[in-house]
Amino acid sequence: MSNSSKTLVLAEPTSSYDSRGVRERLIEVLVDCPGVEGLFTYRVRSELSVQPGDVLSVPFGPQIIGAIAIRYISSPPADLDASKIREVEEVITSGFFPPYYWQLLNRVAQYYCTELITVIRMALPPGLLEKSQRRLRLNTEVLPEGAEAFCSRPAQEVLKLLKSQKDGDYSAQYLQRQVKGAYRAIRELIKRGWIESYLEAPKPIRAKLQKAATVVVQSFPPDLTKSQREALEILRHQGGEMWITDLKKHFKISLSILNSLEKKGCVVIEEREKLRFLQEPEMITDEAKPLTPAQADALQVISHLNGFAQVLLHGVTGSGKTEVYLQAIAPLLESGKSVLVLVPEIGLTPQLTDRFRARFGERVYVYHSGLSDGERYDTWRQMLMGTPQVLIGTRSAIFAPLSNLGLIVLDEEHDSSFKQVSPIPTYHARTVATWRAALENCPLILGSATPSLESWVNVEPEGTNQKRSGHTSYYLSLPERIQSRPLPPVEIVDMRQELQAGNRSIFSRSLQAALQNLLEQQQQGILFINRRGHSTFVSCRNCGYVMECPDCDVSLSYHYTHEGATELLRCHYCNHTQLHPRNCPECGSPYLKFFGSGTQKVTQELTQMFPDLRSLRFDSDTTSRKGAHRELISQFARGEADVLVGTQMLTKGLDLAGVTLVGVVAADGLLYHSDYRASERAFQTLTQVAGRAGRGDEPGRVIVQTYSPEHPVIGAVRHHDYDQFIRGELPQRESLNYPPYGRLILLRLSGIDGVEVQQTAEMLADVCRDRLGNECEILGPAPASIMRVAQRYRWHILLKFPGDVEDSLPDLTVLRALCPGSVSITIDVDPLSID
DNA sequence: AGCACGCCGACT
DNA sequence: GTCGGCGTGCTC
Repeated sequence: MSNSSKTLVLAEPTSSYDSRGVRERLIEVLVDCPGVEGLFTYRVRSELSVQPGDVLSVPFGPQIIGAIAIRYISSPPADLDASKIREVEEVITSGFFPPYYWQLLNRVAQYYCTELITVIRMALPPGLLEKSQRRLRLNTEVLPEGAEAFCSRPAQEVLKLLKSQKDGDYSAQYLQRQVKGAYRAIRELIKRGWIESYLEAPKPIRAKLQKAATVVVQSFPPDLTKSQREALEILRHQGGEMWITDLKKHFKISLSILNSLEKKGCVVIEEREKLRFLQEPEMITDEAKPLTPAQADALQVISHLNGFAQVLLHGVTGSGKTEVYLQAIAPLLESGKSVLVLVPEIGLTPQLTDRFRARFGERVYVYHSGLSDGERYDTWRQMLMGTPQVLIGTRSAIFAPLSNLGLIVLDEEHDSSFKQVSPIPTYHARTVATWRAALENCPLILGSATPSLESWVNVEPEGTNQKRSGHTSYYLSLPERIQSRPLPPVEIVDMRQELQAGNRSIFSRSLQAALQNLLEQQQQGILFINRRGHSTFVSCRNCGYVMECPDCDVSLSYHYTHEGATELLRCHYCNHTQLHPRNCPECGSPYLKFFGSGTQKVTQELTQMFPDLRSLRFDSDTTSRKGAHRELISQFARGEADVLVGTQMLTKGLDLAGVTLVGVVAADGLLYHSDYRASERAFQTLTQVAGRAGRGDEPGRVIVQTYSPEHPVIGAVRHHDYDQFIRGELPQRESLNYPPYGRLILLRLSGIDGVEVQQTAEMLADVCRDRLGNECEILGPAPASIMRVAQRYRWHILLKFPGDVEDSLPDLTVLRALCPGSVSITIDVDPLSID
C-alpha cells in the first residue's frame, strides 16, 4: 500500500562535544504536558542507555514529567541556547514499542490531524506517563507555637490544613484547590522556613508484588524436619518455584516452615511481579467443529495467505464466522504468532470471549475500557513479554503492543463503535487495523453479515481476489447458516392498516398472535425498539406545551419503569433528570400526554396484554451496572424469561439458541434520519436483529412493524438481501460523492456563547474556502441538527473531498490554532455521523 | 498543566 | 505606596 505519511527517521545514536570537549548525546523528546507541542532537546548522561521510543522522565520547568524519546540529534537546534539544555532524569521503560509501533502512531496522528503526543497518550495505558507531584510538608521542628498569628489569612488556612493531616503533608495541587490564594501563602511559609516543598518521584503504577519461594539447593541438608523436607519436596516437584499463597492454599504449607527453610539456606523468598488478569475460573474446553463447505473454503483461502491481505468475510447471521476465525487462529498460535481480535463492545460479547477461552485457554486475554488502570497496565506488561496469545479487545486494542502479529480480525466490522467520536483522535479502528496489518505484513479479516459500504467497495467482490492499489483483497462469502438452518422469514406489517382495522395497540395483530404462540409453545422471543425509556416526549393536551431539556434543544423522555415507580423526565443527550410534573408548567392543565414508545412502554404493554409472559428489559438503563450485561443474558439463556425487550444492544453478537421470534416494534425510528448513512445503519440494525431468530433447532420468524413498508431498506430486510440494498444505496452515494466514494472531514465547533461559535464557524469556513476551495467542496457552516446540547451551541462545517485523494488529505491542524479558546473544535476525519 | 511575570484596582 | 486579583507566556 502507499505510505504517504512521513515516517520518522530513527537515527542511530550520534555524539557531539560540549564546550569542554566532553562527549555528549542529545535527544529530542515529546513531553507529556497538555498544551505543549513540539520537540524538546535533552542531554543524555553517558551511563544512561536511551533508545528512541523509550519512556523517560525529564525535568520540565519546575516539574518532572513523562516524555517519549523520539530521535537523537547531532547538534542542538540553532535557536536554542545550549545552556538551557537539561538532562534526562531516567528511563522509565525501555524497548517499549514493538517494531512498527512508532510508525503506526505517527500515521494516526497525521491522518486524524492530532498531535502525536495526544495519540501516544491515548494508546498508552494510564500510569506510564504519570508525572511527578509537587508536595508540601510541615517543618514541625521549626514551627513555633501560635505561628498562625504571624501569617496572612490564606497562610493560616494552609497551616491549619497541613496540621490536620497526620504527616503534615499535602500535594500543592490539593492545597491550591482548597485554599484561595494558596500560591502566595505557600511562598510566604516557605520563606519563613515553616514548610518545605519537595518533588515526589514519578510513580508508574507498580505491578502488584507477591512473595514467591524458590529452591536454591541441589541436595537436602540433613538437619531438616519432616515437614520441612516434605515442603521442599513439593516445591521441587512443582518446578522449584511457587507463589507462597499457592503453597498455602493447595499444599497447606505454612509460612513458618518456609521461613525456617530460608534460614537453613534451602529456599529464597522474594517479591515477584504478579500479573493481574481477570481470569474467570470456568474452563470448559472446546474443540474445532466440522465446517460447512463455505466455511472450509474460506478457511482454506485465509490459511494460505502470506503477508498483508484484506479479507472481507461476508457471512449471513448464524453462518459460523467465529468458527472460521478460531480455526484460522489455531495454527498461528502453534507457530508462535499472536493474533488481535477486535469486537465492537466486549461487554456485549461475553459469549465470544467464552468461546475463545474454551478453545485456546489461558492464551486468551481481553483488553477494553472497562479494565482498571492496574489491570490495563498488567495486560500491557504481559503483552510486551511477547508470548504468543490471542488478544480480544475493543477499538483501542488496535494499539496493543503485541509483537509478532500473525493476523488481525475485526468482527462485526460494520459496527459504528469502532469509530471514536471523542476525544481526539477520532480514529476508526478498521482504518488503523489496515495500516497495522500492512506494517506488520499480516492478513486482516473483516467479518460481518452486513458489511460497511467502505469494506464492500474496497474488496470489490465482482472482480474477486484481485490486486488493487498494491495489495491483495479477497471477498469470502458464507451464504448459508450452519447445519443448513434457514434464515428466518421476515413478515412486514403495515401499521397504517392496523390503525384502520381499529387496533390502537403498539403490537400488530400478527405480533400479538406470535407472542401468544410463544407462550403456548414455551419458546423465547426478542422485541426490538430503538429507544429506551417509556415515551420519547410529553406534551400538554390543552396548550400543546412540550417538556424540554433546559440545557439542550431536545424534548425530555419520560421514564417510568413499573407500577409505583417514580415518574421521571430525562434528557437522553445530557442526562438531565427531573421529576415528572403533575400539571403542565405552562397552563396548569393536568392532561399530559405521552408520545413515542421506548423499551419501558413496550415492557409495560407486553405485561398488560400477556401477564403470563415474563420479560426482561435490555437497554443501557438496565445494563450500566458492571457485569449486568452478562447476567441478563445468562438469565434469559437459562429460560428465566420469555421475552427480551431491548435496544440496539440486542443486535451485537447475541447467540441465543432458544429465540424463535423477533419482533421489531417500530422500524420507522431507524429509517428517517437526515444523516446520509441512515439507510445503511437501518439496514444493518434490522438485518442484525432479525438474525437473532432461529439460531437453534427450532426455526425462527421475524415480524417488522412499520408505517412505511414501501421503504427500500424494508424491502431488502424482508429478503435478507444485502445485494439488493447495496444496489440501491451505492449509486446514491456515488452521485452525491459521499463515502465510500468521496471523503469527508467534519469540523465540529462548540461553545457556551452561541454567537461566538457561529462567528468562529463562519471565519473558519472562509479560511477553508480560501485555502482548500480548489481541493474540496465546503458545506456550511450550519448549526448541528440539535444545535444546543448540555448548554453548548454546536456548529458544523463539512469538507467533501473527491474519492481519488486516497489517504493524503491536507493538514488541517492550523484551523485549531485559529479557534478562540472559548470555542472548542474537533476535526473529525471520516465522520460516521454528520448531524 | 504549573508557575512565573507583570499589569491594574483597593486598601494600610 | 503595596497587596492581591488574574491575563499572558514559557517550559529544552
